[in-house]
Amino acid sequence: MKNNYYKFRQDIKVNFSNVCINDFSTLLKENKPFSGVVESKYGKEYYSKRTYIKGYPYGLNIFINKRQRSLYSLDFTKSNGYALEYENNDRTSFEVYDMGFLLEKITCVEGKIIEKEITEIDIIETVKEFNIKDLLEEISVKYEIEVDDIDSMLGWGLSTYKSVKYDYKFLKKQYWNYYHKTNKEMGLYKNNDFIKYYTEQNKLKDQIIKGDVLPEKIQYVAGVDVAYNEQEQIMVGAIVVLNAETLEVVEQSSHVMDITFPYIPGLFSFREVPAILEAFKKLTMQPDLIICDAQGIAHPKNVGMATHLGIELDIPTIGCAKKRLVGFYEKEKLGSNRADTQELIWNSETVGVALRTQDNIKPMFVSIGHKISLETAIEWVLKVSPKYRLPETTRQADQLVNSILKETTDYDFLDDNKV
DNA sequence: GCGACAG
DNA sequence: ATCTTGTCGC
Repeated sequence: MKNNYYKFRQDIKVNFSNVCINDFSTLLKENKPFSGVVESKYGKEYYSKRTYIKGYPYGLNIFINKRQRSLYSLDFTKSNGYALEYENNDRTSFEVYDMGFLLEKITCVEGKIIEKEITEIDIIETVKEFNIKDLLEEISVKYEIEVDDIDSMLGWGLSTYKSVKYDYKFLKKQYWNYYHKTNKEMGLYKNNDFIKYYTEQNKLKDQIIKGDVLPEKIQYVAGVDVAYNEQEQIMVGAIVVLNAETLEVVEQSSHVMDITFPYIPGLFSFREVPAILEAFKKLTMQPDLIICDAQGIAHPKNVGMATHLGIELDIPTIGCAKKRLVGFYEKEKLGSNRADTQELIWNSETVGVALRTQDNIKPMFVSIGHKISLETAIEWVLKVSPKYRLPETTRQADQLVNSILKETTDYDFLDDNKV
């Protein structure tokens, strides 16, 4: 087990010199624009500390819960905020500072605000374009954190940019490119290492059966899913079998194992299939059909995860993914009602469809996996998605893996003795 | 050369 | 996939 992942988080040096303020959130809501530092503890669930300027989260955010510690910065550079709480007879005062300025002063008597001063400051300037590599360097120096370690924190720090008017998609894209570039440089993506998997895909491709080879009556439909704990390098694979008529869970099984393969678009099945196969072995019954939360033949080599799994188990499978991997469809022509479809074309072939499983809901991407026709696949996806965008099979499998992952996580960041 | 890229 | 606060609309 790798330890260095958390270590730097415990040693983080942050410029906050604030006095702890508990339950500041009510104050925050009533007195916008609020500027200052909020520190919150919700029982033993989580702990967080974050700077606000004029009601916007800004600067540093530290977050700790049982499963992880994280630190991110909304502008990556400037943050030196703190707040003071002091008592004078029956009066309680809060003084809030950031970057050396008094931003806000609030005086309360018995919990009621009797005085409020807000310093007018300009909205923080935002930088729209920058080189992400330079940025990482800058954070690394400033907070004495290794560039490699910052990487993992940025993963979701970037998503909070939308709250401070950044072009979040642009940043996310930049981050993604940076991430894969470094992985390549680190030798993680050496093509040579993966040639054998690409050739294996060629063999799998020849075995795909594209028509209906189904039992006369499909009694049991299964869903599969995998969840990850990157920190512990563990993954949980699960399979949940449902009654095809009632959609009630009939049987479920799971398997916890080490992560052995990185996520690479195109080689996704080699990451997830092993865990699912192990879970499958523990079943006492055999499902007639499996619906995967991934692509089937709508894949650069026509061997998405659903197809790979179907061939491996020799069971009919459907690929039902939330996002497109390859192929194009005519977006404007796709109707907005349940069961509306548009063909997904890739290399002049129809590899699947964009299918709405509910009215006015983003489409799912359905493709055949193995031993089934596209028409039958669409029928079944609609049948198992009576209420929600995602098939009931996927939802059940998703729930199962996540609950098991929680049970499996045995450390507790909120309890110093356990870490 | 760069962008896109299932979970 | 993974992490979560706050806001808004039906």
